Amino acid sequence: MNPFTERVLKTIRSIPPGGVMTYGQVAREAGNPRAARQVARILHSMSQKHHLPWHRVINAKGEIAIKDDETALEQQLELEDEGVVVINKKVNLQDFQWRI
DNA sequence: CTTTTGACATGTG
DNA sequence: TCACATGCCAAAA
Repeated sequence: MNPFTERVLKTIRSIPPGGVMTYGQVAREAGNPRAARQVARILHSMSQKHHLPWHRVINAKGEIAIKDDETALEQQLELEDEGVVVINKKVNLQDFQWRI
């Protein structure tokens, strides 16, 4: 597994319950500011295995960026379970974005 | 080989 | 707020 992916996973695992990070933010922390898309791809393929809190990663607008409705709903429920308020698939980043 | 397609971001108008 | 352009890069077609 390449070092960038390692850092992405490590960064996501550092997000506490009740907090969220954006794809771009994760990419920056992992050392490649322009790799937001790769972060998304990594989650799509590896979320199952690495007991990863993938549901705490959303897009820059604070929205759940998933196409598949079932998975999107699952993410919303997980977030609400942790106390994150989700309205119409959107989260208020001012309140819930996690800052390193 | 090239083109298309994303669980995206950011700047501009 | 929305639309559009551009950057990025891997996987699929």
